[in-house]
Amino acid sequence: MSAHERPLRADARRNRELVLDAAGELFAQRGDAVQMDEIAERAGLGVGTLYRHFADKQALLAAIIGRRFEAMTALARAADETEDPWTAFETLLHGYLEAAQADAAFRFALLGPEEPRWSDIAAEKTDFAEITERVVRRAADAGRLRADFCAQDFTLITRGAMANMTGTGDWRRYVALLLDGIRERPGT
Amino acid sequence: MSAHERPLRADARRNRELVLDAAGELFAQRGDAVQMDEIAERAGLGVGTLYRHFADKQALLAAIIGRRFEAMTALARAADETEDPWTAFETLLHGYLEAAQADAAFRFALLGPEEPRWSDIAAEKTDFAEITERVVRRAADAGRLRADFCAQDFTLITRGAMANMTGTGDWRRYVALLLDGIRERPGT
DNA sequence: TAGGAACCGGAGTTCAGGTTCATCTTATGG
DNA sequence: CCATAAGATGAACCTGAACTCCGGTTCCTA
Repeated sequence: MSAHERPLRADARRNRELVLDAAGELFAQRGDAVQMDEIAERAGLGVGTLYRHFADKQALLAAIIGRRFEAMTALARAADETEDPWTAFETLLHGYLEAAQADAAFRFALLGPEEPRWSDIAAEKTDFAEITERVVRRAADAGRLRADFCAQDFTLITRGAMANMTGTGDWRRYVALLLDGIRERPGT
Repeated sequence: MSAHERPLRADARRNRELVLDAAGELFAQRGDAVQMDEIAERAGLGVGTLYRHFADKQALLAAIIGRRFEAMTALARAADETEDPWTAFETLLHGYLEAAQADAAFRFALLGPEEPRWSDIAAEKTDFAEITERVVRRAADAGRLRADFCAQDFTLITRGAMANMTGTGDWRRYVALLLDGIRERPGT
């Protein structure tokens, strides 16, 4: 826990990366149903090595999800730099969902019963929430989103979409339906 | 498997019901995370008795979910008897979601990775799909739903809503947003 | 380049939870 | 009221998957 630990030995650093990569790929494919032995094998290491780097399966999973949240934050930041508020919003939403589709572990984590744990971790380590809030606000202020739309609603939408990524349903259609409900309409 | 089995002994029939009730309540509260021993205790029986009536945990869970689907079918049938097509649709949607909120096992089953198993079982044993299809069609034909709305979309909506029932999000707001996207609008 | 700390491997341990089965109990038909 | 088959019981068993542990290996520094 001391702040100044000597840097990892070269092989340890390399192996840590191998573990992260293997776990990332397997978790993304099949959620937390993958076994530690499988991850070790895919990484070309022994299980013991996994446990040298991560206290337990949860910790490894948390590291992977943390990574994904960092990527999501980069995404949000990029979207926020887009000129047009509506484009920014759409870019963020689609980028987020596209990434979520490719990562089962992320989806299961956010949909599972022990949320809000993950969101809290994300909030501690990244600015995802703040940036998203800004993007949403910009779109609402510009009159492109219904006036009462808020960041919470972004979560509602993404959760709903992710729930439709398992199975046969067409989540893009679902998002399209939703967008029709949240876009500001001149006619009303 | 023969069609003519002698009726269950009185105590057996009673116990079967006790098991179903206990399992129904516990599964509804906590999904399939409950243990067989817990169910047995709640029912005031030994585990062995559960296994006399149901081959394994899956079978018991299937029985419970089957029950729920029967209730859902009754709901749909009632809604279909409503005069106004839009009221019928709304009644079905809300009834379904209200019931889903009270039953975690049902939600997890329909959201989990091994869907479409459950829907198939439901289709074999009930008319839920057909009736829902009719209700949806009526609302669409009456011009109260956007013309391209189909029964599949009903599934998309319910899955999305159910995904927002775990955690802190407000799924009713979510449904409201969606309805705005789905309703036929004179203005367009 | 030698000493030793850090690291690795993977067979073996542990444990939780589903499932069984030998034994006891009870409903039911005669 | 008995005989007996159906039913109930729960301690013991089994399985699978997370985790440990220590002998062997590798990197690093002086």
